[in-house]
Amino acid sequence: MTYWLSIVVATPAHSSVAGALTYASEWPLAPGTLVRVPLGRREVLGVVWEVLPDSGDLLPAQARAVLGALDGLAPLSATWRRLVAFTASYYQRSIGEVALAALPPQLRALSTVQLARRLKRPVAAAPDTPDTTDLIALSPEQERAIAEFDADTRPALLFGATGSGKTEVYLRAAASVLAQDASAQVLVMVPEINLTPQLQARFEERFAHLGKAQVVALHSGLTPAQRLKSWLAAHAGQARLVLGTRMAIFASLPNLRLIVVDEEHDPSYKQQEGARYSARDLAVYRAMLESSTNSSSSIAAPSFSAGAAEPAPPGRRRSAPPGGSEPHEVGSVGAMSCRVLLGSATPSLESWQATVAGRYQRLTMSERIGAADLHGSLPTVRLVDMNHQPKHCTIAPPLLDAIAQRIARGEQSLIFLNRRGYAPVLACHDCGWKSECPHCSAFRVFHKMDRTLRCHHCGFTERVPRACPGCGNIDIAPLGKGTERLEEHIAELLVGVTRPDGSPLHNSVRIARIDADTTRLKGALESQLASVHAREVDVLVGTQMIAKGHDFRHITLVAAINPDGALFSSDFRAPERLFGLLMQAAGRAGRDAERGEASEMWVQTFHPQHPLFGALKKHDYPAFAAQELKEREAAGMSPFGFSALVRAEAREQAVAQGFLNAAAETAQAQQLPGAEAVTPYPAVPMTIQRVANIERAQMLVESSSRAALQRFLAAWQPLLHQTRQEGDFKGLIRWAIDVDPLAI
DNA sequence: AGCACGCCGACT
DNA sequence: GTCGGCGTGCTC
Repeated sequence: MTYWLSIVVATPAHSSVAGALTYASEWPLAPGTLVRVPLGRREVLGVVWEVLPDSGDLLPAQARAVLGALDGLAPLSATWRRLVAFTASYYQRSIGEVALAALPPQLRALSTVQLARRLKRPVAAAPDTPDTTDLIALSPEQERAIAEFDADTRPALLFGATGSGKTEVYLRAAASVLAQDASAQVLVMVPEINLTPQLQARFEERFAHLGKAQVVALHSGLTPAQRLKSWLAAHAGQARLVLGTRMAIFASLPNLRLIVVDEEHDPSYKQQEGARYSARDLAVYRAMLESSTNSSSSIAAPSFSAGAAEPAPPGRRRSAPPGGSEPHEVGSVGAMSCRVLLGSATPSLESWQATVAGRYQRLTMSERIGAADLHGSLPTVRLVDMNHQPKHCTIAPPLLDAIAQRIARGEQSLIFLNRRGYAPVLACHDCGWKSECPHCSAFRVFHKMDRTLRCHHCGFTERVPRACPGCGNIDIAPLGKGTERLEEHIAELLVGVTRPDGSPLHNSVRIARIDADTTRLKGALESQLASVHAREVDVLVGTQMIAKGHDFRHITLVAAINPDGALFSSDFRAPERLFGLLMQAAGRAGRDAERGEASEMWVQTFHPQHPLFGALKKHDYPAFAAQELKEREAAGMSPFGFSALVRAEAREQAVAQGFLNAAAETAQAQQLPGAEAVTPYPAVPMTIQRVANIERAQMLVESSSRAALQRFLAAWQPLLHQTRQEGDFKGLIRWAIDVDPLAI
């Protein structure tokens, strides 16, 4: 007997085979089964999505036969498929693209024979050894946070100051879930695994009693084989705790009971290519899906992209759509709940607003562990009004003085500048030549280390010319300062300052720099951090990468040299990011409680009256959030309004814009569903208009209704495709929709 | 997206 | 004379 199956394969949403494809099979394979199918002259991996009653509008002869099932693997659960279907629909991609991208790449390459061998390999199921962890006593705030978390069912936002012990709360929440149910699984998400080795170590140590196979990592830094191994362990239910980056939100976890999202405000949770999903938003959605009692309802896959189904917005709880039941499901054993715990010292305004509105539970921990009182332990914030400092000085004299004092006392300072390289531009004073990148609309950055001009956008690198390429003048000079030059500059300024303990010969100030250039080599970051910890460094200069996650015990001064750019940026999220960064940076200072009192955070600014700095001075995130949310509400921006960007790339800027405008006009003319509540703006060049000789344009689409925006985008997608095919847009390379973009 | 087929420039 | 550029077209 022949069965008809709709199977999803990796095809983009705007191709002519965007939906699921119909294949013939001798066996009635269950939805979720991984199969190998022929596609064109290739053989690809697919996921069975539905069992069809007949071959539909396809002639039976046109359907090709399934080549085989990966039958060592249990089918992917209905919940997993619903997560994938929702993601595809919400972010305007095809189900196949999302589904296949969510699977480990090795799985796509593996033959059935190899896979069978893999699956047979006995998993070192080390029996649980008793949990002998010596637990430290919790602070009253931690106790209360855990008690409140246990007493609620909403998504929770743990709003905890740096050093208040958020990690311990995650650990306890995870431990409690794992102890209650011997099959329960926990997913812990972190922004970037290499920046949080301390967190990873703490989880591994705490759950060491589970045995190695039960605590696995899932991120892009793993080798393909390791990634497959972790994925299989999670899928089989053997892994009890999965620690991963944003990709881990799609891990197959049949008994998922808790999702932790650490540093939930971090922009790296938003995927920036392919399906541009927010792993944080999907975590909230997934927890809701996993909690639904009838988690085995089926999905009407093909109709999804046509806008028939209206997905619930992430971050808004709503009951799952009803559906029939399916046999052979992994982990669909009746009513189970799955909680989600987001954590941050400076939450995203989206999550914060959700707690204000009561959709999320807010858990507050404001005290630093071991600190007597709040303000005694947080560094004093000093604003330096650069209007009253010598013109063109990089480091104000009072700040320099404060740094020198720390050095004399044998303490460390940390100086931030979000610009790597020596100078952002190299220029000729005679003819006005500047180090523009020939391929991008950006300047190439002068790197003194290797005497190169490097484009940070396309990577184009050349040796620094001896003389001005424009006029031959020898006198070409760097403009502005990057970390490299700052390091040099500080060294000059601090000549003569001595440490208390140095011998006369080795007494000069020791300056280190940490940025993407000094940490390129594997292990370089670790060794540099180690030398800071070992107090072999007096002044540490670096980009924002040093603000994240590292505990520096002996740093008592943190300074931001030039943060003003973000205050008046066209990117509406820039102030939020700046505030988060400065708070995080401030948290680097004085984590050593004894020195807490003397710790200082210096901020150089031309706008000391800006409310952002006022809130920073008081370490008052809620005040900052209230202020910022008021502005966002007035402007109808996220989280009060919703937006999407359509980006187009072409040889010519006019073509990219022309395409977007033409597609918008067609949408207006056709009165697309949702259009009455949606505002499309004219296409504009992107901030960096040209990268690697490709012109980029974007069109903003706004709505006060997420549902209307969703309906509109779903109906617009085929029109965009059609516009491209029918219109005259020679040189148009590609286009893509970014829903809930981070920056506009 | 892959991977074809299909027509025009600089090399073995 | 070919190798190879990327422009269109197709995949159940």
